[in-house]
Amino acid sequence: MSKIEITPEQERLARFAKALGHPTRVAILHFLAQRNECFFGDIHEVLTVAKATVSQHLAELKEAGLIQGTIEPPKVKYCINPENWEMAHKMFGQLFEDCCPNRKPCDCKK
Amino acid sequence: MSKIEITPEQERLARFAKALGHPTRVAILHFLAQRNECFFGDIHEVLTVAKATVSQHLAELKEAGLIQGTIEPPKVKYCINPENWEMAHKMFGQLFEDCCPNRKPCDCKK
DNA sequence: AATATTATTCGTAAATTTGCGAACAGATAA
DNA sequence: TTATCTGTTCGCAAATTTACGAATAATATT
Repeated sequence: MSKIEITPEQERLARFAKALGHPTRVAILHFLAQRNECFFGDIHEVLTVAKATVSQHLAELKEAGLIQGTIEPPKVKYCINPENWEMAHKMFGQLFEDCCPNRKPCDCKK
Repeated sequence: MSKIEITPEQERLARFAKALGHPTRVAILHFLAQRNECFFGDIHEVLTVAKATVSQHLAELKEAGLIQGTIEPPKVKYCINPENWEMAHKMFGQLFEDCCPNRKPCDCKK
């Protein structure tokens, strides 16, 4: 009868994961990682979606804390948010540490 | 003008991430990790959501390949899917390797 | 002042997600 | 057979996500 609480850490992890939960956003992050930093136009240029949609995806990543942007009129420069990305790294690392390690095989089937 | 392709790996990573993108599902995975394996009822018992909703979340995790279930009448036993979890571990590891490493600070602001 | 460039916001539509109670199915127990 | 236990599926509603073109804002250029 004792319920488990969903922790703030779990909320945060889910927030990060949700932002990573779309192929286009994963592609954007890979692109940003290669370039270190670049403008909205550079990102939009290599994707096959409308700029309004790119802008939405970037806003999503920004709200989740995975990237950051600066206005350099008339352009906007984006890059990875290093602090939060490090935090995400640790949190996912912990998750995989909790869920992976030398697990004795269970007999559940697929 | 050269567009980037979204790779199957990016699709797969996003699929995993999407499944991790809800606090309840993260909590379920943590719970499953502690127990190694357990029944639907054990999971439902500790959560504050209706069983139909728990069932949905489990189905989502299963479709993403993160867990697996076996029917043991009249119960259903769930556990982590070790192979896919390992795959997810590697793919997220690669992502953080790509996006984190000793990145020279950019001058984007939050 | 008028125009061009850049990216966000608005308005809208379609699809998906989340959540629940009720109905259901499968197997066991009375 | 009837009842009980377990978990999924159904049907529904509300909220969110995804995507786009058009309109807008902010700045630089002519």
